[in-house]
Amino acid sequence: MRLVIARCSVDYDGRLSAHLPLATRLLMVKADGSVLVHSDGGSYKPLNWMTPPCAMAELAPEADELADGVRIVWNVQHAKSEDRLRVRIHEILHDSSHDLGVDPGLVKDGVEAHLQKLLAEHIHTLGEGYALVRREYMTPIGPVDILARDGAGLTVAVEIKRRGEIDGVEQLSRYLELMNRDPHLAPVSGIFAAQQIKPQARTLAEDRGIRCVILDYDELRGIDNSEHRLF
Amino acid sequence: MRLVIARCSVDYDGRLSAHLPLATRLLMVKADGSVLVHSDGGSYKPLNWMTPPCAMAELAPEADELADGVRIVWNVQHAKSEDRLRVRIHEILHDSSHDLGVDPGLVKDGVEAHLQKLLAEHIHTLGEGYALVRREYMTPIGPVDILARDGAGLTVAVEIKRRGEIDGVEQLSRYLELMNRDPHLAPVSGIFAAQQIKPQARTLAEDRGIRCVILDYDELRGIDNSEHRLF
DNA sequence: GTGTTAATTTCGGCT
DNA sequence: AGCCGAAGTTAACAC
Repeated sequence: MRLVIARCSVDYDGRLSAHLPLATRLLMVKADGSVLVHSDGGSYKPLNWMTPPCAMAELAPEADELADGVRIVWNVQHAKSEDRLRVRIHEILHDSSHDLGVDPGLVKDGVEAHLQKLLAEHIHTLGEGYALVRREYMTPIGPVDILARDGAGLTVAVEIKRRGEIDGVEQLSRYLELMNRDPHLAPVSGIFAAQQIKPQARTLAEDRGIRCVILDYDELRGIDNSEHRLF
Repeated sequence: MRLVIARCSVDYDGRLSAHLPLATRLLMVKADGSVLVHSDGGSYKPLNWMTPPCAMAELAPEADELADGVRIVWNVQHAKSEDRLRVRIHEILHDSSHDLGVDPGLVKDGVEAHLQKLLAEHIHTLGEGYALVRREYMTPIGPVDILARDGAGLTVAVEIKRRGEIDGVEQLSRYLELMNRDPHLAPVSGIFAAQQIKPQARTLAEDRGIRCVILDYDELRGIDNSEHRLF
């Protein structure tokens, strides 16, 4: 990884055109050739960048660029598209290279897939007599997170979100509308299950007869643990 | 901005839990206190990060950490939530600070707004006799991208996307439902126009009687050019 | 501030 | 390889 602090202007041309006026920035060149242009604020997103696969060439500035004070030009060309990033460097304030090696990668825990797995394993938390039919039940417009049967044996479609918002209710509504056209499944009721449900989403869901359930991740894991302790 | 190359392990706890095993990485501390952990590959997204507002404290390692080889611990605490990032540093290979100043910011050109402008200028690409009524036609639930009349003089609402996905169809459906309640406008038909339309979005749109149109940005610009050449 | 929508989204999973 | 949906989405903009 090469780190350069430089006064520079940057132009991107590809899916859109973008321009950065002359200022001091961090230029990061990664081992795969990708380039990131960072300012000293904002968030984790660079001001400009080029994704791999791409190649960077250091060019001498044109006469007019030279007159403007440009000393070096980085031309970063994407390998599979016309996307191009040009960095016009006026002054280099720092330049260092470092061998980082390959990163072993990130381990995540607590995403939607976990919630789905846990709820499927503890489907009774939805109510007395609930039974799992299938996870990721396929329909022509996408998979229903969990299909179950309630205590009366009626079909229930469960949509799981970490954060329950309106689009999740819309998603479940589409599934319900479709599934209720199928005489083998109908009547199908809906449950919107999330760690947190926004008031507007709850209102919309309940207006459509969809039950809202708050999922407690630690509690679901806790139930898991206590059951394991029984054996 | 402070740049540190270090052998470190990283743990994030907040909206989820994530762990990075010991490896050499770039640690970037921005002027606003935010911290980014980058590897030497991947894309512009850091492996881990903390968004501002947050504060970073350098701590001495605990006894067990010290025994594991940890020399410094960075504790990065978000100011408004329980989100916490812990960087356990085993070895610092590079450490430098740089004054970048405030960035003047990015200028963009060529996004969805341009597609809308181009289609409005070439509304006839939707069909014989089409006429533009208005761009950004306001409704109580938001603006319709383009309102037009077809060859028969009937009202048409056009939703424009770069990538046509299901949520775009939902958006247009809401507008259509609302507008069709207005006797001055009804009947209003819908067109879902995008550079690319996902099969599921197309299925849903056509199921609701919404016509799908693929927009070719270069062709729209090309038509523009050829018309200019006529004058 | 809250809510909505776009993004050079990126990322992972599955077909 | 393409398609689809989630993301610690982030970021811009309207209300």
